[in-house]
Amino acid sequence: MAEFPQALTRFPVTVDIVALTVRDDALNVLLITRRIEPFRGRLALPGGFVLAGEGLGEAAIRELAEETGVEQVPGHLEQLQSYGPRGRDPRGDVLTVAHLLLAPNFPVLSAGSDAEHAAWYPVGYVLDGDAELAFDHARILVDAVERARSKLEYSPLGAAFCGDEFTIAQLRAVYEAVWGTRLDPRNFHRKATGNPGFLEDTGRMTVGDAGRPAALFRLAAEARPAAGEPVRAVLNPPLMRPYS
Amino acid sequence: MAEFPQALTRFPVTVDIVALTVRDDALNVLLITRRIEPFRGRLALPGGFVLAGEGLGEAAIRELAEETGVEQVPGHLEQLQSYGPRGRDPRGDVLTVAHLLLAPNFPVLSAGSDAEHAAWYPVGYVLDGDAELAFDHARILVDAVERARSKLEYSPLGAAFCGDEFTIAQLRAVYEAVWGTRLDPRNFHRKATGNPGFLEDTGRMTVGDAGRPAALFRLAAEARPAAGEPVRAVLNPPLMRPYS
DNA sequence: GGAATTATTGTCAAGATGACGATAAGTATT
DNA sequence: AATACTTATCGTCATCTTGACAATAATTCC
Repeated sequence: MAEFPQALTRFPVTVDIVALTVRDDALNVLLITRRIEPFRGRLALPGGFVLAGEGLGEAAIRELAEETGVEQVPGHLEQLQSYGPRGRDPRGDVLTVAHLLLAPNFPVLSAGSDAEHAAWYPVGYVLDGDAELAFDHARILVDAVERARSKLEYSPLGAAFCGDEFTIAQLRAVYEAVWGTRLDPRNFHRKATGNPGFLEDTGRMTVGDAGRPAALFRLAAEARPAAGEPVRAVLNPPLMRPYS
Repeated sequence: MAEFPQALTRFPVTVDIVALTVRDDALNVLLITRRIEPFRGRLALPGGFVLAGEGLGEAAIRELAEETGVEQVPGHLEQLQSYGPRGRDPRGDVLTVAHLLLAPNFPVLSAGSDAEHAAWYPVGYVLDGDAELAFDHARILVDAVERARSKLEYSPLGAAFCGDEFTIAQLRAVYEAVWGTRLDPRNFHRKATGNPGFLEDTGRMTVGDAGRPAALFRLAAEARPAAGEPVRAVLNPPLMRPYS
């Protein structure tokens, strides 16, 4: 019976989740306030240690549910990148597998005072302001935002920020918030609705809003996550961000 | 002094490297023949355990050097994705951080009979043939090839498969091998040379080959890997593979 | 020297893009 | 109810990009 070599180094492994959403036309990230050392009192990405017999995705979902108090976390989860194990944590070597969640704006339960408090923070405020994140989480956040930006170009996952049904204007607001640019409503409308395999008209319309009612769309069937199946989540042609 | 919790689960962590190159107009992958259980005798990706105090990239480079007998492995190395820790290895939970190397066709030293033998294998043969890879390495290889394919669209890294200087035709052969399609030489030439920040004319020409001599190019300065700096490796406009 | 081979420059129609005008269909205001 | 306002949607047009393919250039091969 084959066994691992005795002298084998083993590492604690964590998952960290960069959960992004769009609130008030700005990109927001879910952060917790750390209640324990190290970095006690600092803002940090939600996450935690991977348990024995757990997969990476499972661990990410479990941690996210635990720290937000939300049972079924909505949105699209994917692996981002791994960092470490060296020089990330003053307690020693730790490998972390960062994940990216693109989610609609879901409410986070305010946990009691003894638990870690999770809340949405504008990404611009977090990165530019003086709210220094714990560990190497600022770097992870930067990588995650860049990944999200390019995901919007090449995949239909911008829709993951919206609910099940959304208007073209809502989708455009997502693109504008994530890319940090303004987009021409007419050209965006043409490209989004004209892209085969991206959107599907529900036939229904918004009611009660100001202005002309808008048609409600959902992700096209081929772009929707199927159970177990890997989504062929490719936008063709891509919706490129303006390059100046 | 903060310490890790006592009950913390620790995992062995490995790096696996999918080293790709183009040989005889076909995409090839570097594989070793395993000399130990489990999967003794099977083909597998090069890789091995991350040692204490080692970073992920360092470990990947060290393993690659050890298993190929090449001191300075050429090409572009980047992290691919992590897999695990559950259900990958009959010996128990192992997390692996897969890496992708895009390299020119470098010769692999044939190791002695007691060491693991590394060699290039055509990807098509490996995935379609009955050479079943060890562990979950077939899946990792599939992911790596897909990553390489899209890298060629959005980044100048196709040049990583060539040497320092290369002709447009050599670069095109890389694209054709990786994408598995034929490309029109004239249109490819126009797009490659017309892309700002991609190629730089060396002023020199090939000699001795059949046909008209070709101009030699190298990666443009802004696309070349600088020491320590992250390369702004983005191709604008992208060189999209034909979509049928 | 002529044939074969490969590189490179053009041409042209079709498709995609960015800027912006015009119209449609609601709500808010008077 | 009429008017103003707001937002959605459709259209136009010049420009850029793309794919298909003709033509020419500069070598080696025979």
